Amino acid sequence: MSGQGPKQAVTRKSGVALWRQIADQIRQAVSAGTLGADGRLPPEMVLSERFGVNRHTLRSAIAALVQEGVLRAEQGRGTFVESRQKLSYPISARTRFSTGLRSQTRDRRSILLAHAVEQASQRVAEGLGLAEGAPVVRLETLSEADERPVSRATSWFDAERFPGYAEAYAETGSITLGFQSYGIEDYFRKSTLVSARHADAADLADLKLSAGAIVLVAVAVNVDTQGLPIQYAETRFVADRVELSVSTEAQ
Amino acid sequence: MSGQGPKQAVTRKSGVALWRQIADQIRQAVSAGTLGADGRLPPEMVLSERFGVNRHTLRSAIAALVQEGVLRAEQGRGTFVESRQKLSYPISARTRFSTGLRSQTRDRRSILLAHAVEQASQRVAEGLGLAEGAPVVRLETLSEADERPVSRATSWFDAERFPGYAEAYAETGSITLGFQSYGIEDYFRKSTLVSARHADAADLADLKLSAGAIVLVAVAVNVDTQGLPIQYAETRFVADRVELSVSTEAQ
DNA sequence: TTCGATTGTATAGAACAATAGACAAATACG
DNA sequence: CGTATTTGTCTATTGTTCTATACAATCGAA
Repeated sequence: MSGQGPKQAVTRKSGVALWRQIADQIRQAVSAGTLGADGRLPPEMVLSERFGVNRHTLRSAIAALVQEGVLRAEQGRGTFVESRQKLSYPISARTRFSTGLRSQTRDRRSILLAHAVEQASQRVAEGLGLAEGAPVVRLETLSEADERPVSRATSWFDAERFPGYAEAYAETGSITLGFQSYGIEDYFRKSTLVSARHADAADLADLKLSAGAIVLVAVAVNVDTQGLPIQYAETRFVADRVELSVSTEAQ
Repeated sequence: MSGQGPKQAVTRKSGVALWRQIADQIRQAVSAGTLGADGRLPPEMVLSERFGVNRHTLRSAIAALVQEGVLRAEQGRGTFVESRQKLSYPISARTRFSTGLRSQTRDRRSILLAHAVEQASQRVAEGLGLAEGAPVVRLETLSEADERPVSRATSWFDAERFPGYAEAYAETGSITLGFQSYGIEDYFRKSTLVSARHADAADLADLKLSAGAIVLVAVAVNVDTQGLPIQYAETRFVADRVELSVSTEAQ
Protein backbone atom coordinates (compact mmCIF):
# COMPACT_ATOMS: atom_id res chain seq x y z
CA MET A 1 0.00 0.00 0.00
CA SER A 2 1.19 3.51 -0.76
CA GLY A 3 4.15 4.54 -2.76
CA GLN A 4 4.36 8.18 -1.84
CA GLY A 5 3.03 10.14 1.06
CA PRO A 6 1.16 8.13 3.69
CA LYS A 7 2.89 7.28 6.92
CA GLN A 8 4.08 3.70 7.21
CA ALA A 9 3.33 1.75 10.36
CA VAL A 10 6.03 0.69 12.80
CA THR A 11 5.32 -0.89 16.18
CA ARG A 12 7.27 0.23 19.22
CA LYS A 13 8.44 -2.00 22.09
CA SER A 14 7.45 -5.12 20.21
CA GLY A 15 10.77 -6.88 20.62
CA VAL A 16 11.77 -5.90 17.10
CA ALA A 17 13.91 -2.77 16.79
CA LEU A 18 12.43 0.02 14.69
CA TRP A 19 15.38 0.04 12.30
CA ARG A 20 14.79 -3.65 11.59
CA GLN A 21 11.06 -3.24 11.00
CA ILE A 22 11.83 -0.40 8.62
CA ALA A 23 14.54 -2.40 6.87
CA ASP A 24 12.06 -5.23 6.35
CA GLN A 25 9.47 -2.87 4.90
CA ILE A 26 11.92 -1.15 2.58
CA ARG A 27 13.31 -4.47 1.38
CA GLN A 28 9.83 -5.67 0.59
CA ALA A 29 8.79 -2.44 -1.12
CA VAL A 30 11.93 -2.45 -3.23
CA SER A 31 11.33 -6.05 -4.20
CA ALA A 32 7.71 -5.27 -5.12
CA GLY A 33 8.77 -2.19 -7.05
CA THR A 34 6.67 0.21 -4.97
CA LEU A 35 9.83 1.95 -3.76
CA GLY A 36 12.80 2.94 -5.84
CA ALA A 37 11.13 1.85 -9.06
CA ASP A 38 13.45 4.27 -10.88
CA GLY A 39 16.45 2.68 -9.18
CA ARG A 40 16.75 5.46 -6.64
CA LEU A 41 15.40 5.76 -3.08
CA PRO A 42 13.91 8.98 -1.69
CA PRO A 43 16.32 10.99 0.53
CA GLU A 44 16.79 9.90 4.14
CA MET A 45 14.86 12.90 5.47
CA VAL A 46 11.81 12.05 3.36
CA LEU A 47 11.85 8.40 4.37
CA SER A 48 12.41 9.12 8.06
CA GLU A 49 9.36 11.41 8.04
CA ARG A 50 7.33 8.83 6.18
CA PHE A 51 8.11 6.22 8.85
CA GLY A 52 7.82 8.72 11.67
CA VAL A 53 11.29 8.08 13.09
CA ASN A 54 14.53 9.94 13.51
CA ARG A 55 16.88 10.12 10.55
CA HIS A 56 19.50 8.07 12.44
CA THR A 57 17.04 5.24 12.98
CA LEU A 58 16.25 5.20 9.30
CA ARG A 59 19.97 5.25 8.51
CA SER A 60 20.40 2.09 10.60
CA ALA A 61 17.79 0.39 8.43
CA ILE A 62 19.52 1.48 5.23
CA ALA A 63 22.90 0.41 6.60
CA ALA A 64 21.51 -3.09 7.17
CA LEU A 65 20.16 -3.26 3.62
CA VAL A 66 23.47 -2.02 2.21
CA GLN A 67 25.17 -4.78 4.20
CA GLU A 68 22.74 -7.29 2.68
CA GLY A 69 23.47 -6.01 -0.80
CA VAL A 70 19.94 -4.76 -1.46
CA LEU A 71 20.87 -1.05 -1.52
CA ARG A 72 23.94 1.04 -2.28
CA ALA A 73 24.46 4.48 -0.69
CA GLU A 74 26.64 7.16 -2.30
CA GLN A 75 27.59 10.25 -0.38
CA GLY A 76 26.27 13.41 -1.99
CA ARG A 77 24.29 11.49 -4.60
CA GLY A 78 21.69 9.33 -2.91
CA THR A 79 20.75 5.75 -2.14
CA PHE A 80 20.20 3.32 -4.98
CA VAL A 81 18.68 -0.11 -5.54
CA GLU A 82 21.42 -2.68 -5.99
CA SER A 83 19.41 -5.84 -6.65
CA ARG A 84 15.70 -6.22 -6.98
CA GLN A 85 14.70 -9.45 -8.64
CA LYS A 86 13.09 -12.37 -6.92
CA LEU A 87 13.90 -15.78 -8.29
CA SER A 88 10.91 -17.97 -9.02
CA TYR A 89 11.56 -21.58 -8.14
CA PRO A 90 9.12 -24.00 -9.77
CA ILE A 91 7.73 -26.94 -7.81
CA SER A 92 6.25 -29.70 -9.91
CA ALA A 93 6.67 -33.41 -10.48
CA ARG A 94 9.80 -32.64 -12.52
CA THR A 95 11.35 -30.15 -10.11
CA ARG A 96 15.09 -29.82 -10.46
CA PHE A 97 16.98 -26.95 -8.96
CA SER A 98 19.25 -26.14 -11.86
CA THR A 99 16.77 -26.34 -14.71
CA GLY A 100 14.20 -24.26 -12.90
CA LEU A 101 16.46 -21.29 -12.47
CA ARG A 102 18.49 -21.58 -15.65
CA SER A 103 16.60 -18.90 -17.51
CA GLN A 104 16.48 -16.40 -14.68
CA THR A 105 20.07 -15.99 -13.70
CA ARG A 106 23.44 -15.84 -15.32
CA ASP A 107 25.72 -17.52 -12.85
CA ARG A 108 24.51 -20.36 -10.69
CA ARG A 109 26.29 -23.03 -8.71
CA SER A 110 25.94 -25.53 -5.90
CA ILE A 111 28.55 -26.08 -3.24
CA LEU A 112 28.94 -29.21 -1.13
CA LEU A 113 29.56 -27.94 2.39
CA ALA A 114 29.74 -31.25 4.20
CA HIS A 115 28.66 -34.87 4.04
CA ALA A 116 28.45 -37.81 6.39
CA VAL A 117 26.99 -41.26 6.82
CA GLU A 118 24.67 -41.45 9.80
CA GLN A 119 21.67 -43.27 11.22
CA ALA A 120 18.28 -42.21 9.93
CA SER A 121 16.17 -40.26 12.39
CA GLN A 122 12.49 -41.13 12.59
CA ARG A 123 11.63 -38.26 10.24
CA VAL A 124 14.22 -39.19 7.61
CA ALA A 125 13.44 -42.89 7.84
CA GLU A 126 9.77 -42.20 7.28
CA GLY A 127 10.52 -39.99 4.27
CA LEU A 128 12.79 -42.55 2.63
CA GLY A 129 10.70 -45.55 3.62
CA LEU A 130 13.50 -47.07 5.68
CA ALA A 131 13.70 -48.40 9.22
CA GLU A 132 14.67 -45.91 11.89
CA GLY A 133 18.43 -46.07 12.45
CA ALA A 134 19.18 -47.39 8.95
CA PRO A 135 22.40 -45.95 7.47
CA VAL A 136 21.85 -42.86 5.31
CA VAL A 137 24.13 -40.43 3.47
CA ARG A 138 23.60 -36.83 4.52
CA LEU A 139 24.57 -33.94 2.21
CA GLU A 140 24.79 -30.30 3.22
CA THR A 141 24.69 -28.06 0.17
CA LEU A 142 24.56 -24.37 -0.58
CA SER A 143 23.20 -22.93 -3.82
CA GLU A 144 24.14 -19.55 -5.17
CA ALA A 145 22.82 -17.48 -8.04
CA ASP A 146 24.76 -14.49 -9.30
CA GLU A 147 27.28 -14.78 -6.45
CA ARG A 148 24.55 -14.57 -3.82
CA PRO A 149 23.40 -17.45 -1.59
CA VAL A 150 19.87 -18.53 -2.47
CA SER A 151 19.27 -21.74 -0.61
CA ARG A 152 20.74 -24.14 1.88
CA ALA A 153 19.72 -27.78 1.69
CA THR A 154 20.15 -30.89 3.78
CA SER A 155 19.51 -34.10 1.84
CA TRP A 156 19.41 -37.71 2.88
CA PHE A 157 19.88 -40.81 0.69
CA ASP A 158 19.67 -44.53 1.44
CA ALA A 159 23.31 -45.48 2.11
CA GLU A 160 22.70 -49.08 1.04
CA ARG A 161 21.38 -48.15 -2.38
CA PHE A 162 23.65 -45.10 -2.89
CA PRO A 163 26.94 -45.78 -1.10
CA GLY A 164 29.34 -42.94 -1.67
CA TYR A 165 26.68 -40.70 -3.17
CA ALA A 166 28.53 -37.72 -1.73
CA GLU A 167 31.48 -38.44 -4.00
CA ALA A 168 29.21 -38.79 -7.02
CA TYR A 169 27.66 -35.46 -6.17
CA ALA A 170 31.00 -33.77 -5.55
CA GLU A 171 32.25 -34.92 -8.97
CA THR A 172 29.17 -33.98 -10.95
CA GLY A 173 27.98 -31.01 -8.86
CA SER A 174 24.38 -31.98 -9.44
CA ILE A 175 21.77 -34.15 -7.77
CA THR A 176 20.43 -35.29 -11.12
CA LEU A 177 23.86 -36.25 -12.50
CA GLY A 178 24.69 -37.90 -9.19
CA PHE A 179 21.71 -40.22 -9.59
CA GLN A 180 22.74 -41.04 -13.14
CA SER A 181 25.93 -42.68 -11.88
CA TYR A 182 23.62 -45.13 -10.08
CA GLY A 183 21.63 -45.82 -13.22
CA ILE A 184 18.73 -43.56 -12.39
CA GLU A 185 17.86 -41.66 -15.56
CA ASP A 186 14.70 -40.05 -14.31
CA TYR A 187 12.98 -39.20 -11.05
CA PHE A 188 9.99 -37.29 -9.72
CA ARG A 189 9.06 -34.94 -6.94
CA LYS A 190 6.45 -36.77 -4.90
CA SER A 191 5.50 -34.24 -2.27
CA THR A 192 6.61 -30.92 -0.85
CA LEU A 193 5.73 -29.39 2.49
CA VAL A 194 6.22 -25.64 2.58
CA SER A 195 6.52 -23.60 5.73
CA ALA A 196 8.28 -20.42 6.83
CA ARG A 197 10.23 -19.41 9.90
CA HIS A 198 12.94 -17.09 11.09
CA ALA A 199 16.38 -18.18 9.99
CA ASP A 200 18.31 -19.94 12.74
CA ALA A 201 21.93 -19.19 13.57
CA ALA A 202 23.33 -21.74 11.12
CA ASP A 203 21.17 -20.45 8.27
CA LEU A 204 22.16 -16.86 9.03
CA ALA A 205 25.83 -17.73 8.66
CA ASP A 206 25.57 -19.92 5.56
CA LEU A 207 23.11 -17.72 3.67
CA LYS A 208 24.83 -14.50 4.79
CA LEU A 209 21.67 -13.07 6.31
CA SER A 210 21.14 -10.79 9.26
CA ALA A 211 19.09 -11.86 12.25
CA GLY A 212 15.35 -11.67 11.83
CA ALA A 213 15.52 -12.78 8.22
CA ILE A 214 12.94 -15.27 6.99
CA VAL A 215 13.50 -18.60 5.27
CA LEU A 216 11.00 -20.58 3.23
CA VAL A 217 11.38 -24.22 4.19
CA ALA A 218 10.54 -26.90 1.65
CA VAL A 219 10.60 -30.52 2.80
CA ALA A 220 10.53 -32.76 -0.25
CA VAL A 221 10.55 -36.42 -1.20
CA ASN A 222 11.88 -37.47 -4.61
CA VAL A 223 11.00 -40.89 -5.99
CA ASP A 224 12.37 -42.99 -8.86
CA THR A 225 10.26 -44.20 -11.78
CA GLN A 226 9.07 -47.13 -9.63
CA GLY A 227 7.77 -44.72 -7.01
CA LEU A 228 10.45 -45.68 -4.47
CA PRO A 229 11.83 -42.77 -2.41
CA ILE A 230 15.42 -41.95 -3.33
CA GLN A 231 15.94 -38.55 -1.70
CA TYR A 232 14.54 -36.78 1.35
CA ALA A 233 15.51 -33.12 1.46
CA GLU A 234 14.93 -30.06 3.58
CA THR A 235 15.75 -26.84 1.72
CA ARG A 236 15.83 -23.38 3.29
CA PHE A 237 15.31 -20.60 0.73
CA VAL A 238 16.05 -16.94 1.42
CA ALA A 239 12.49 -15.58 1.49
CA ASP A 240 13.54 -12.16 0.24
CA ARG A 241 15.11 -13.54 -2.90
CA VAL A 242 12.93 -16.51 -3.79
CA GLU A 243 9.32 -17.43 -4.36
CA LEU A 244 8.06 -20.94 -4.96
CA SER A 245 5.86 -21.51 -7.96
CA VAL A 246 3.45 -24.42 -7.69
CA SER A 247 1.86 -25.52 -10.91
CA THR A 248 -1.17 -27.74 -10.48
CA GLU A 249 -2.35 -28.01 -14.06
CA ALA A 250 -3.16 -31.43 -15.41
CA GLN A 251 0.11 -33.26 -15.85
CA MET B 1 18.64 -30.16 16.33
CA SER B 2 19.00 -31.02 20.02
CA GLY B 3 16.30 -31.78 22.45
CA GLN B 4 18.35 -31.71 25.61
CA GLY B 5 21.65 -30.21 26.50
CA PRO B 6 23.38 -28.21 23.76
CA LYS B 7 23.32 -24.46 23.93
CA GLN B 8 20.89 -22.80 21.52
CA ALA B 9 22.08 -19.84 19.50
CA VAL B 10 20.74 -16.32 19.95
CA THR B 11 22.20 -13.31 18.18
CA ARG B 12 22.82 -10.14 20.13
CA LYS B 13 22.40 -6.59 18.83
CA SER B 14 20.66 -7.87 15.72
CA GLY B 15 17.65 -5.62 16.01
CA VAL B 16 15.55 -8.48 17.29
CA ALA B 17 15.20 -8.62 21.08
CA LEU B 18 16.58 -11.77 22.70
CA TRP B 19 13.23 -12.65 24.24
CA ARG B 20 11.63 -12.57 20.81
CA GLN B 21 14.30 -14.76 19.22
CA ILE B 22 13.91 -17.23 22.06
CA ALA B 23 10.10 -17.15 21.80
CA ASP B 24 10.40 -17.93 18.08
CA GLN B 25 12.72 -20.87 18.76
CA ILE B 26 10.59 -22.30 21.56
CA ARG B 27 7.43 -21.97 19.48
CA GLN B 28 9.11 -23.78 16.63
CA ALA B 29 10.55 -26.51 18.87
CA VAL B 30 7.19 -27.05 20.55
CA SER B 31 5.49 -27.25 17.18
CA ALA B 32 8.10 -29.75 15.95
CA GLY B 33 7.79 -31.78 19.12
CA THR B 34 11.48 -31.41 20.05
CA LEU B 35 10.52 -29.47 23.17
CA GLY B 36 7.79 -30.32 25.61
CA ALA B 37 6.95 -33.56 23.83
CA ASP B 38 5.49 -34.78 27.12
CA GLY B 39 3.34 -31.66 27.36
CA ARG B 40 5.66 -30.00 29.86
CA LEU B 41 8.51 -27.52 29.34
CA PRO B 42 11.81 -27.73 31.24
CA PRO B 43 12.04 -25.29 34.20
CA GLU B 44 12.93 -21.67 33.48
CA MET B 45 16.41 -22.04 34.98
CA VAL B 46 17.25 -24.93 32.68
CA LEU B 47 15.98 -23.14 29.59
CA SER B 48 17.68 -19.85 30.46
CA GLU B 49 21.00 -21.69 30.79
CA ARG B 50 20.40 -23.52 27.54
CA PHE B 51 19.89 -20.21 25.71
CA GLY B 52 22.65 -18.48 27.64
CA VAL B 53 20.46 -15.66 28.92
CA ASN B 54 19.14 -14.41 32.20
CA ARG B 55 16.07 -16.07 33.64
CA HIS B 56 14.06 -12.85 33.23
CA THR B 57 14.82 -12.68 29.53
CA LEU B 58 13.61 -16.23 29.14
CA ARG B 59 10.51 -15.37 31.17
CA SER B 60 9.71 -12.59 28.69
CA ALA B 61 9.80 -15.15 25.89
CA ILE B 62 7.48 -17.50 27.78
CA ALA B 63 5.14 -14.62 28.63
CA ALA B 64 4.80 -13.83 24.93
CA LEU B 65 4.00 -17.46 24.12
CA VAL B 66 1.46 -17.62 26.95
CA GLN B 67 -0.12 -14.50 25.48
CA GLU B 68 -0.23 -16.21 22.07
CA GLY B 69 -1.86 -19.26 23.56
CA VAL B 70 1.02 -21.62 22.80
CA LEU B 71 2.03 -22.20 26.43
CA ARG B 72 0.40 -22.12 29.85
CA ALA B 73 2.39 -21.35 33.04
CA GLU B 74 1.26 -22.51 36.50
CA GLN B 75 2.98 -21.18 39.58
CA GLY B 76 4.58 -23.92 41.62
CA ARG B 77 3.93 -26.57 38.97
CA GLY B 78 5.64 -25.64 35.72
CA THR B 79 5.03 -24.48 32.17
CA PHE B 80 2.92 -26.57 29.84
CA VAL B 81 2.15 -26.85 26.15
CA GLU B 82 -1.30 -25.48 25.43
CA SER B 83 -1.57 -26.08 21.68
CA ARG B 84 0.91 -27.78 19.46
CA GLN B 85 -0.55 -28.72 16.13
CA LYS B 86 0.30 -27.09 12.87
CA LEU B 87 -2.44 -27.20 10.30
CA SER B 88 -1.42 -28.73 7.01
CA TYR B 89 -3.05 -26.99 4.10
CA PRO B 90 -3.01 -29.07 0.91
CA ILE B 91 -2.29 -27.41 -2.42
CA SER B 92 -3.36 -29.41 -5.44
CA ALA B 93 -5.59 -29.03 -8.48
CA ARG B 94 -8.60 -29.59 -6.21
CA THR B 95 -7.57 -27.25 -3.43
CA ARG B 96 -10.47 -25.97 -1.37
CA PHE B 97 -9.93 -24.35 1.97
CA SER B 98 -12.70 -26.04 3.90
CA THR B 99 -12.24 -29.62 2.71
CA GLY B 100 -8.52 -29.52 3.24
CA LEU B 101 -8.73 -28.69 6.90
CA ARG B 102 -11.94 -30.54 7.73
CA SER B 103 -10.20 -33.52 9.29
CA GLN B 104 -7.68 -31.52 11.30
CA THR B 105 -9.77 -29.17 13.32
CA ARG B 106 -13.07 -29.13 15.14
CA ASP B 107 -14.36 -25.66 14.58
CA ARG B 108 -13.64 -23.73 11.43
CA ARG B 109 -15.25 -20.75 9.78
CA SER B 110 -14.74 -17.96 7.28
CA ILE B 111 -15.72 -14.37 7.87
CA LEU B 112 -16.38 -11.80 5.17
CA LEU B 113 -14.64 -8.66 6.39
CA ALA B 114 -15.38 -6.37 3.46
CA HIS B 115 -16.20 -6.36 -0.23
CA ALA B 116 -16.22 -3.84 -3.04
CA VAL B 117 -16.38 -3.49 -6.80
CA GLU B 118 -13.27 -1.86 -8.21
CA GLN B 119 -11.10 -1.60 -11.30
CA ALA B 120 -8.65 -4.42 -11.88
CA SER B 121 -5.01 -3.55 -11.27
CA GLN B 122 -2.48 -4.83 -13.76
CA ARG B 123 -1.67 -7.78 -11.51
CA VAL B 124 -5.31 -8.79 -10.99
CA ALA B 125 -6.22 -8.27 -14.64
CA GLU B 126 -3.37 -10.50 -15.69
CA GLY B 127 -4.40 -13.21 -13.23
CA LEU B 128 -8.03 -13.19 -14.36
CA GLY B 129 -7.27 -12.71 -18.03
CA LEU B 130 -9.11 -9.39 -18.18
CA ALA B 131 -8.17 -5.94 -19.45
CA GLU B 132 -6.54 -3.61 -16.95
CA GLY B 133 -9.24 -1.45 -15.35
CA ALA B 134 -12.04 -3.94 -15.97
CA PRO B 135 -14.59 -4.11 -13.13
CA VAL B 136 -13.85 -6.79 -10.53
CA VAL B 137 -15.41 -7.84 -7.24
CA ARG B 138 -12.94 -7.81 -4.34
CA LEU B 139 -13.54 -9.93 -1.23
CA GLU B 140 -11.63 -9.58 2.04
CA THR B 141 -12.02 -12.72 4.14
CA LEU B 142 -10.65 -14.11 7.37
CA SER B 143 -10.52 -17.81 8.18
CA GLU B 144 -10.41 -19.21 11.68
CA ALA B 145 -9.84 -22.68 13.02
CA ASP B 146 -10.63 -23.47 16.62
CA GLU B 147 -11.32 -19.83 17.41
CA ARG B 148 -7.89 -18.74 16.18
CA PRO B 149 -7.21 -16.77 12.99
CA VAL B 150 -5.42 -18.90 10.43
CA SER B 151 -5.46 -16.95 7.22
CA ARG B 152 -6.48 -13.66 5.67
CA ALA B 153 -7.37 -13.63 1.99
CA THR B 154 -8.06 -11.03 -0.67
CA SER B 155 -9.88 -12.46 -3.70
CA TRP B 156 -10.91 -10.93 -7.00
CA PHE B 157 -13.64 -12.09 -9.42
CA ASP B 158 -14.74 -10.87 -12.83
CA ALA B 159 -17.63 -8.49 -12.02
CA GLU B 160 -19.23 -9.05 -15.42
CA ARG B 161 -19.44 -12.80 -15.02
CA PHE B 162 -20.08 -12.80 -11.25
CA PRO B 163 -22.06 -9.67 -10.41
CA GLY B 164 -22.93 -9.61 -6.74
CA TYR B 165 -20.63 -12.50 -5.93
CA ALA B 166 -20.07 -10.95 -2.51
CA GLU B 167 -23.73 -11.53 -1.63
CA ALA B 168 -23.58 -15.12 -2.86
CA TYR B 169 -20.52 -15.66 -0.68
CA ALA B 170 -22.06 -13.95 2.33
CA GLU B 171 -25.12 -16.21 2.08
CA THR B 172 -23.28 -19.48 1.58
CA GLY B 173 -20.13 -18.70 3.53
CA SER B 174 -18.05 -20.61 1.01
CA ILE B 175 -16.19 -19.90 -2.21
CA THR B 176 -17.24 -23.24 -3.67
CA LEU B 177 -20.94 -22.77 -2.84
CA GLY B 178 -20.74 -19.19 -4.07
CA PHE B 179 -19.65 -20.43 -7.49
CA GLN B 180 -22.47 -22.95 -7.55
CA SER B 181 -25.04 -20.16 -7.59
CA TYR B 182 -23.48 -19.13 -10.91
CA GLY B 183 -23.75 -22.65 -12.27
CA ILE B 184 -20.13 -23.61 -11.69
CA GLU B 185 -20.15 -27.10 -10.26
CA ASP B 186 -16.43 -27.69 -10.39
CA TYR B 187 -13.21 -25.71 -10.62
CA PHE B 188 -9.46 -26.23 -10.39
CA ARG B 189 -6.40 -24.59 -8.89
CA LYS B 190 -4.23 -23.63 -11.83
CA SER B 191 -1.14 -22.19 -10.17
CA THR B 192 0.10 -21.05 -6.79
CA LEU B 193 3.02 -18.75 -6.02
CA VAL B 194 4.32 -19.15 -2.50
CA SER B 195 6.47 -16.61 -0.71
CA ALA B 196 7.03 -15.45 2.86
CA ARG B 197 7.43 -12.10 4.52
CA HIS B 198 6.96 -10.32 7.79
CA ALA B 199 3.33 -9.55 8.52
CA ASP B 200 2.41 -5.95 7.73
CA ALA B 201 0.36 -3.74 10.06
CA ALA B 202 -2.98 -4.83 8.58
CA ASP B 203 -2.11 -8.52 8.84
CA LEU B 204 -0.95 -8.08 12.43
CA ALA B 205 -4.32 -6.65 13.40
CA ASP B 206 -6.55 -9.08 11.48
CA LEU B 207 -4.61 -12.21 12.36
CA LYS B 208 -4.01 -11.08 15.95
CA LEU B 209 -0.23 -11.42 15.66
CA SER B 210 2.60 -9.58 17.35
CA ALA B 211 5.17 -7.60 15.39
CA GLY B 212 7.87 -9.67 13.74
CA ALA B 213 5.49 -12.52 12.97
CA ILE B 214 5.78 -14.24 9.61
CA VAL B 215 3.11 -14.88 7.01
CA LEU B 216 3.18 -17.41 4.19
CA VAL B 217 1.76 -15.73 1.10
CA ALA B 218 0.03 -17.84 -1.54
CA VAL B 219 -1.05 -16.15 -4.76
CA ALA B 220 -3.40 -18.46 -6.62
CA VAL B 221 -5.47 -18.64 -9.79
CA ASN B 222 -8.55 -20.87 -9.93
CA VAL B 223 -10.03 -21.85 -13.28
CA ASP B 224 -13.33 -23.40 -14.35
CA THR B 225 -13.63 -26.68 -16.27
CA GLN B 226 -12.98 -24.77 -19.52
CA GLY B 227 -9.71 -23.47 -18.11
CA LEU B 228 -10.98 -19.88 -17.84
CA PRO B 229 -9.78 -17.99 -14.75
CA ILE B 230 -12.61 -17.36 -12.28
CA GLN B 231 -10.77 -16.32 -9.12
CA TYR B 232 -7.49 -14.57 -8.37
CA ALA B 233 -6.57 -14.71 -4.69
CA GLU B 234 -3.79 -13.66 -2.36
CA THR B 235 -3.89 -15.51 0.96
CA ARG B 236 -1.72 -14.72 3.97
CA PHE B 237 -1.31 -17.72 6.31
CA VAL B 238 0.05 -17.46 9.86
CA ALA B 239 3.38 -19.22 9.39
CA ASP B 240 3.45 -20.51 12.95
CA ARG B 241 0.18 -22.32 12.62
CA VAL B 242 0.14 -23.50 9.02
CA GLU B 243 2.23 -25.40 6.54
CA LEU B 244 1.41 -25.84 2.87
CA SER B 245 1.44 -29.34 1.50
CA VAL B 246 2.14 -29.63 -2.21
CA SER B 247 1.39 -32.99 -3.75
CA THR B 248 2.93 -33.52 -7.16
CA GLU B 249 2.08 -37.13 -7.76
CA ALA B 250 0.61 -38.06 -11.11
CA GLN B 251 -2.92 -36.72 -11.16
C1' DT C 1 3.87 -29.71 58.35
C1' DT C 2 8.20 -29.22 56.29
C1' DC C 3 10.97 -29.20 52.35
C1' DG C 4 12.37 -28.88 47.53
C1' DA C 5 11.11 -27.41 43.07
C1' DT C 6 8.93 -24.14 40.45
C1' DT C 7 6.79 -19.78 38.87
C1' DG C 8 5.85 -14.74 40.23
C1' DT C 9 7.44 -10.04 41.76
C1' DA C 10 10.66 -6.22 42.92
C1' DT C 11 14.64 -3.31 42.44
C1' DA C 12 18.94 -1.50 40.64
C1' DG C 13 22.61 -1.18 37.29
C1' DA C 14 24.66 -2.15 32.56
C1' DA C 15 24.04 -2.50 27.64
C1' DC C 16 21.56 -1.20 23.66
C1' DA C 17 18.07 1.49 20.78
C1' DA C 18 16.14 5.81 19.54
C1' DT C 19 16.07 10.84 19.52
C1' DA C 20 18.12 15.44 18.91
C1' DG C 21 21.08 18.82 16.99
C1' DA C 22 25.22 20.23 14.62
C1' DC C 23 28.50 19.92 11.20
C1' DA C 24 31.67 17.56 7.60
C1' DA C 25 32.18 15.61 2.92
C1' DA C 26 30.79 14.53 -1.62
C1' DT C 27 27.96 15.47 -5.61
C1' DA C 28 25.06 18.02 -9.03
C1' DC C 29 23.94 22.17 -11.16
C1' DG C 30 23.38 26.93 -12.14
C1' DC D 1 32.87 29.14 -8.27
C1' DG D 2 28.99 29.05 -5.03
C1' DT D 3 24.94 26.93 -3.53
C1' DA D 4 21.60 23.38 -2.62
C1' DT D 5 21.10 18.56 -1.91
C1' DT D 6 22.43 14.49 -0.03
C1' DT D 7 24.99 11.05 2.71
C1' DG D 8 28.52 10.49 6.60
C1' DT D 9 30.22 11.40 11.42
C1' DC D 10 30.12 13.09 16.15
C1' DT D 11 28.27 13.97 20.86
C1' DA D 12 24.72 14.02 24.25
C1' DT D 13 20.31 12.55 26.28
C1' DT D 14 16.44 9.56 27.06
C1' DG D 15 13.93 5.25 27.09
C1' DT D 16 13.91 0.14 26.53
C1' DT D 17 16.05 -4.31 27.06
C1' DC D 18 18.99 -7.39 29.55
C1' DT D 19 21.42 -8.76 33.68
C1' DA D 20 21.95 -9.69 38.63
C1' DT D 21 20.27 -10.65 43.06
C1' DA D 22 16.85 -11.38 46.37
C1' DC D 23 12.64 -12.97 48.05
C1' DA D 24 7.48 -14.24 47.84
C1' DA D 25 3.83 -17.57 46.49
C1' DT D 26 2.19 -21.97 45.00
C1' DC D 27 2.36 -26.84 44.45
C1' DG D 28 3.61 -31.75 45.33
C1' DA D 29 5.46 -35.06 48.05
C1' DA D 30 7.98 -36.88 52.02
